[in-house]
Amino acid sequence: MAAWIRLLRAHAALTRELSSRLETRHGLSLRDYDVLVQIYFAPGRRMRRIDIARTVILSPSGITRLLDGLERSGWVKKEHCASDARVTYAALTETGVEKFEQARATHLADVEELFGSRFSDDEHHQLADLLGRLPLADAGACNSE
Amino acid sequence: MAAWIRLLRAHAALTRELSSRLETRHGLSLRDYDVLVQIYFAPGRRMRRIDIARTVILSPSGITRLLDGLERSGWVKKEHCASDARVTYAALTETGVEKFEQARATHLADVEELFGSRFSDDEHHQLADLLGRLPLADAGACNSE
DNA sequence: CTTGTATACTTGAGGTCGCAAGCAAATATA
DNA sequence: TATATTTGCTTGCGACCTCAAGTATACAAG
Repeated sequence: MAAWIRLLRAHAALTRELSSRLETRHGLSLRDYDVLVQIYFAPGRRMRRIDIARTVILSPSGITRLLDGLERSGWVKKEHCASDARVTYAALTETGVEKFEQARATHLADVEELFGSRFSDDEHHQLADLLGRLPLADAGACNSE
Repeated sequence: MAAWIRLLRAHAALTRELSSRLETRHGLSLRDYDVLVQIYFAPGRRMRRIDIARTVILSPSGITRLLDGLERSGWVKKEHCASDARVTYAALTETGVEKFEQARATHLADVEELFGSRFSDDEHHQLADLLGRLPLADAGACNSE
C-alpha cells in the first residue's frame, strides 16, 4: 500500500511542477505536450483522433476539445481519411513541429531533473519493468519517448 | 523516459478504474477517499484543513470545496481551534467513520487486485523505495496507509 | 499600540474533463 | 435491398480543480 500512495503523490507533485513549467515557458499543458509527442513520432506525423485518445488515456470528447485548442493555436490541423469517412486525422503543421521541438528541449531537461536524475540506469530499468506490469485497460501502444 | 511514461499511464488507468469503482459502490471519488483516510488515521480523527491539502496535494480552495461535499453528506464536520481562531479542523462524524470503514473494505481489495497483486513483497518494497525518491514539493507527511 | 507580514480559509471566474446523447459512416445480417 | 449494430466523432451538461483576490486572525518590529 505504501508504494501505491507514493505513486499517487509522486504523480501529483511531478505533473503539477512539469505542467506549470511547460505552461509558463511554452503555453502548453502536460497533456498538450503528451499529445504532440504521440503525433510527432507517428508515421506521417499524423494520427487518428481515437488512437490518440487511447494512448494518452483521455476520453474521445476530451481529445476533441484538446485538439480544438491545438488547432486554434495552429500547431495541429485536421486531415480526412480517404478510405473511411468517419475518421479524422490530427496532423502536425510545420509550426506545430517547430513548437514541439522547442518545448521538447526544455521538457526533457525538466523530466531529467525531477525524475531521471533520481535513478541509476539499473534502477530506471527496474522501475520501468515494475510499472509496466500494471493494467492499462484499453490503452494503446504506450509509445516510445 | 520509458519509466516516466509508464508512471503517467499507470496512474491514469488505475485512478480511473479505482475512482469509478468507488463512485458506483460508495458514491465517493478517489480524492474523497484519500481525504477520509488521512482524517481517519489522524490523532482524534481530525485534521487542520491546510494539512489535509498539503498531504493529498490539493490546493486550499480545492479542499474547501471537497470538504463542503463531505460535510453536506454528513461524513465530516467542522471544529474550531481554541488556540488559533484562523484554523478549522475537519473531523469525521460517527457516520463518516462507518462510511469510511465500509468503503475501505472494498477499496483495499480493489487496490490489491489492480496494484498489489502484481508484485512480490520484495518488488513491492523496491517500488516504494524508488518512488519515495521523487520530489514531493511541499507535500506533508505522506502518511501511512 | 500601530504597522507590516504571514497564515488559514473562502469565493468568483475560468479551464479541463467525463458521461450521456446524438449524428454519420461503415459493417454485419436478413 | 433493408435493417441493426458498431465505430469515430462532437456537443450539452455537470463535476471538479486552480488561480487570483479578499477576509480574518496571528505575530513580529518599531
